[in-house]
Amino acid sequence: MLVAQRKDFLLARLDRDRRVVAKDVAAELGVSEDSVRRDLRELAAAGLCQRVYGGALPASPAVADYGTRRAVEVDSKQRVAAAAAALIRPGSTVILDGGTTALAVTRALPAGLEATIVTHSPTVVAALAGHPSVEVYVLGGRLFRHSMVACGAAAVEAAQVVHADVFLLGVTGVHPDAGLTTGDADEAAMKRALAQRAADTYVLASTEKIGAASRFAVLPLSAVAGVITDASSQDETVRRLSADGVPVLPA
Amino acid sequence: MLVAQRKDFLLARLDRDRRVVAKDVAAELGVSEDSVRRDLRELAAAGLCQRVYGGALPASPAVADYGTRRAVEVDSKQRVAAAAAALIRPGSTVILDGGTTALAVTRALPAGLEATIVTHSPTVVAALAGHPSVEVYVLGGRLFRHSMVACGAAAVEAAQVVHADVFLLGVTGVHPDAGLTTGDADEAAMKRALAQRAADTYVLASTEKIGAASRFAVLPLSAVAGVITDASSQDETVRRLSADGVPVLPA
DNA sequence: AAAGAAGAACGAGGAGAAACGTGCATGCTG
DNA sequence: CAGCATGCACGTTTCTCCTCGTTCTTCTTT
Repeated sequence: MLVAQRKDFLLARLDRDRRVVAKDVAAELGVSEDSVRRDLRELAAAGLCQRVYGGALPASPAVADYGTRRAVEVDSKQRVAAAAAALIRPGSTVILDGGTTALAVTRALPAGLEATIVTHSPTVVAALAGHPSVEVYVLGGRLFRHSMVACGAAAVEAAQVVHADVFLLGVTGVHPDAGLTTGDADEAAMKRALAQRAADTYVLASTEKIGAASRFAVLPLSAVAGVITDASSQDETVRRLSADGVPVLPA
Repeated sequence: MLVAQRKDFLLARLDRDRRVVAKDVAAELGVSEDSVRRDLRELAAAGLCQRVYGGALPASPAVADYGTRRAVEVDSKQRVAAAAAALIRPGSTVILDGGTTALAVTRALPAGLEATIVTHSPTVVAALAGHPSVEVYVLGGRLFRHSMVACGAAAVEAAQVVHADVFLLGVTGVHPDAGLTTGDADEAAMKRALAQRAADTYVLASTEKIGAASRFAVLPLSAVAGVITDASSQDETVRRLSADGVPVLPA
């Protein structure tokens, strides 16, 4: 069996079962678990699946999924979120993206922080209800259920009135060549518009994002003030980012 | 069963049942209660749920708030919400106000309803996540934490682009003389702006609202197409409303 | 209504098993 | 022979379950 063939098989299985268990597939295909793991690792690096302990899950949540919530790489996201929250100075204005990692940032905010947070994610808004000292500004527009954020022309327009100090950007992929990528074209446009409205853009990049690439480009890496990640500084991708002059902020 | 998958399962259960009992899930999945507790602990740490003795509840404080407030007149609100939901025709565009009764309307929507819902309440948006067939449009603006809705000049302006068939209006008081009232001036202005953008405005009036009056006027009763209430038609206030020519729709 | 006892749930810590990534040797292909 | 995919061995990390002592809830007793 050829490598590419085996990877196709894995992706087909992910589509069908919404999960893959390395051990089972190895037995089924008559190859070692090592090979399966290697394949899954490479597929994950390409953004085609999410690697988890024991196997892999589809890259994008299932159709009828629970909004933006996904229970993968939970503590990695937490570390990144904590580092991002530490960037927020009292009194500053911050644009907060949608997505699980951004949601984790709301959790990591110090109690009593006085700041203004602008977001296009109703989920983030709901999470900020617990921070009475934070002023919240919602960007409206058509709701993209896939990721539970407001997108589209109206949302982009609404964003034009904002002047923020920092934009905390969530993406699906951070790749030395492909730059910052995400799975939806409209979302990418929205993120781009938000990046223009902030002095500095920082990328929230939990480990599974590092080295991955999705279908739609958001921004080149040169456009951001830093990539916040808890991936090891020894990581191949992280080294390439640093070599290319992209500031990497360890979480 | 993969770890990440199990966590996803827990989140799905939280969405479906609004709670999770550690012991039950452990039995259902065939793992130890320890493992379930550990998962819940981690999810809670990531802000994806709220840990309580015996299990977990959904994360959003807004929802938790809803949980505490809904104890008031829960049946009444549900009946009113059901009657309001029945007013929504497939294919129509509806503006849905904020507040607990409006939230109850989202729960009363028939599954698979194809309609467009416009709202300025992130909480309502979050609740609509479970209705994939409904198109959602969010009105942005400054967030009023008191009632968790977007208000202010920007929100009023954003509302100007909407043309809806029905506006389901929530108020704190429905009084024969004082008309429709609410507790906040900006909220009142927002509600007024929304009423102008819909062909018909219906008032969501659970029993405790009938005969009550708050500090700020929203609209005169003559401006609405109907008051939806489950208060008895023998009720003094209801009789006066009817006598004044206000259509009262029994829930 | 307050106090106390019984039971359930809890977090911490440890042992064992499973999965992991890496380095290296093997074998196939061009 | 060069290049690459593969499988094995190894040390490491992660997960699960179990035990133990603590905390919380509830029921009973006063």
